[in-house]
Amino acid sequence: MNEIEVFRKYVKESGLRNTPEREVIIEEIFLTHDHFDVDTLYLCLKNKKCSISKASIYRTIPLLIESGLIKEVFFEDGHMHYEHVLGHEHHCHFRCLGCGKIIEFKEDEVMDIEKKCSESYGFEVTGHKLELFGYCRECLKKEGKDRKVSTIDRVDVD
Amino acid sequence: MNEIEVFRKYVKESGLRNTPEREVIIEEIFLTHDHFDVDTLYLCLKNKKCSISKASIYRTIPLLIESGLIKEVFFEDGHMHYEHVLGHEHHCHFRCLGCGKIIEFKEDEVMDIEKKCSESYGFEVTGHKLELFGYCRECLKKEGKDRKVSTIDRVDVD
DNA sequence: ATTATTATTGAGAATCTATTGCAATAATAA
DNA sequence: TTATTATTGCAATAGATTCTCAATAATAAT
Repeated sequence: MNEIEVFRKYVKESGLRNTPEREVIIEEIFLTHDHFDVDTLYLCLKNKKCSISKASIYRTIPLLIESGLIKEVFFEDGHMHYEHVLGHEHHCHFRCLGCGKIIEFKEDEVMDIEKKCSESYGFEVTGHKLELFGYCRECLKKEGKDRKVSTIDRVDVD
Repeated sequence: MNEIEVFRKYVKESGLRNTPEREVIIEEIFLTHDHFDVDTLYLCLKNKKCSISKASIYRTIPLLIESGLIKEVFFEDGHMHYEHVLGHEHHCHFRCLGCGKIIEFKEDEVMDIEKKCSESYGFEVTGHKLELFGYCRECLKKEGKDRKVSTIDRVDVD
């Protein structure tokens, strides 16, 4: 099943209605593997002349999350950022505090943590969000120039 | 060093000025180990008659993050939530999708992931944010009653 | 101590994100 | 084909955060 078929199935099972607007949104989101936010998605569609109101985009987002097509990845610059899940292998995010760049990387060990957490605490873990932050190779080279490091890196707690 | 001393040091080194308002904010935050958000902090201080304007709280938050005293933990209900770091042992968060409850739990394995990431990709990792989500023991008991589960739990990708 | 400099404060205005009300439209079922 | 009602777009609204600006107060200099 591709993303459109998944959504049609979800819509039918939930007693909702499918619309061309929603399919246009889904198609746009799945064009790339990049993160997106509501505003860029809106502008992107506007430029392509398949303009869709922001209200409709905002109303569609929860449906896409609910149907498992997309997920929230991080909140930045005052708004949420999303990425599509279907067809996009699971990964974590590394955020460079120097240049702001987001780098995806694979990591299977989190599954172990999920499992351990399930067993130790009796939770049913259905997903996770892991973000590492620090400085990327490029910013480390510039060393201290553009690097904004907290003056207090380590604090002695008595 | 306690939180006030850490902040005074940070302020001095950054060429800023310390104020009684900022120290009141810090003291309030460090009174408990709970998560907090700007609005509850504001109301809390207001009730204690040490009222401080929201603008000042908003302006102080980035300084507290920068000085390593607090960190963002999650964005929920339309605003950011924070917790203090100094004196609060590192931990991860489990969010129950059934009742919305946040549960803290200890997990050391993430450090291994940090290390592996540093070595494989040449990053300098300074921190992380791990959030697991799913259903807590209580919600699992109620099984399917209040549980809001996506209709599509697993999707066959061809 | 006193004075000068300028960061900080508080109040409210402004901005930005996200949600909602409503009339018109259009997707589904009958 | 018709009836029902979810969805759309627009505008109004709510809520969070930032900004403006005059008054205040923390530090440095004298």
